[in-house]
Amino acid sequence: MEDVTHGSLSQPLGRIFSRTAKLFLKLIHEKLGNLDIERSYYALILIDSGRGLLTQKELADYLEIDKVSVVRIVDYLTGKGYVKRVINSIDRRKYSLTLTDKAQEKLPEIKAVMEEVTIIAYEGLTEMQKTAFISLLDIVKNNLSKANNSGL
Amino acid sequence: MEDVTHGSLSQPLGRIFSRTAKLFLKLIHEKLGNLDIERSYYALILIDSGRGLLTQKELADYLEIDKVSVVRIVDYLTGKGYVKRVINSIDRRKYSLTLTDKAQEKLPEIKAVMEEVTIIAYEGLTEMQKTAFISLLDIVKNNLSKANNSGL
DNA sequence: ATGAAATGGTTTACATTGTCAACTAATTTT
DNA sequence: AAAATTAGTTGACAATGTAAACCATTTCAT
Repeated sequence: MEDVTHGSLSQPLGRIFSRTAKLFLKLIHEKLGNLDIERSYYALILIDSGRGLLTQKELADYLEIDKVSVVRIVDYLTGKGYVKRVINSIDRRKYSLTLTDKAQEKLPEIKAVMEEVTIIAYEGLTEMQKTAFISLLDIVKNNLSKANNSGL
Repeated sequence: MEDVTHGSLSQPLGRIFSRTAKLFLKLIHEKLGNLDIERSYYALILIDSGRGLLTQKELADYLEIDKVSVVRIVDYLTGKGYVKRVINSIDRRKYSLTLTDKAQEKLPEIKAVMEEVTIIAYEGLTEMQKTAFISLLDIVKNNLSKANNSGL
């Protein structure tokens, strides 16, 4: 049959992005196979950066996901003993999310693997190309983001 | 709290990719809101390009997805009256996928919207930047693809 | 030519993810 | 104080990924 792909890269952009995302996440998951959690690594990093002050709402904003999904992530991470919900004494609707000691222990490895996989992704690119790619990707994402909102 | 994102773009690559993919697909879906299908647009295009010869296995390869998912997609598209399974007379295990007249009618619009959204995504980029971005994205994808396979 | 292995496709099952609606409790607005 | 908003939870449903078991057909090895 005709070569519908016209080379390796004329799949629609959306497909390439989602495929690449999956490859990225799969590689991280693989390299962290020794851990007893299999997802929500980046949520852990954000919670750590929050220094015990991050709420679920804020986590949802950072991750650009729904609050329902955040509940599930936090349930998962608390179930695995990585995160604790601490009621915010000032606003008692909120939780302050904090990492357990166990999570603190594993965090360096998680961060290292994420950096490692990022380096793998950029292999063969010069520093300039890498910078260019990041800024172009940012533009593309913002273009799509704007178009989505304005279309409402 | 500390700015854990260090600017708009230091979320992990995987997250940016998957988020951008979602924005892309959502926009396409929105612009094709008048159709009676809500997904699998690209599968239709591939089936069309196959000129009545594409099998489910080949579709799975092009889409880089599992054959089970292909069954679901083809079930969906035949259910909506867009695709027909025609038994391949040479190898009777296979189906040749063909578009119905209805699908042929709608195809131009689908293609146009996909191009339109791609143009939106690249808005503000010079032709050179666009070319650079596509080739860098290809490199990144291949890097991750290789790393995944070699890690087995 | 026959039995074994491989291939194309289907079905069932289960986990994850996104989304929506309804809800509680607490806080802010007026 | 009542009304509206906010943070978080719960339940439900659809979409998607993945794995295993299975049929029918075809190809391979002897």
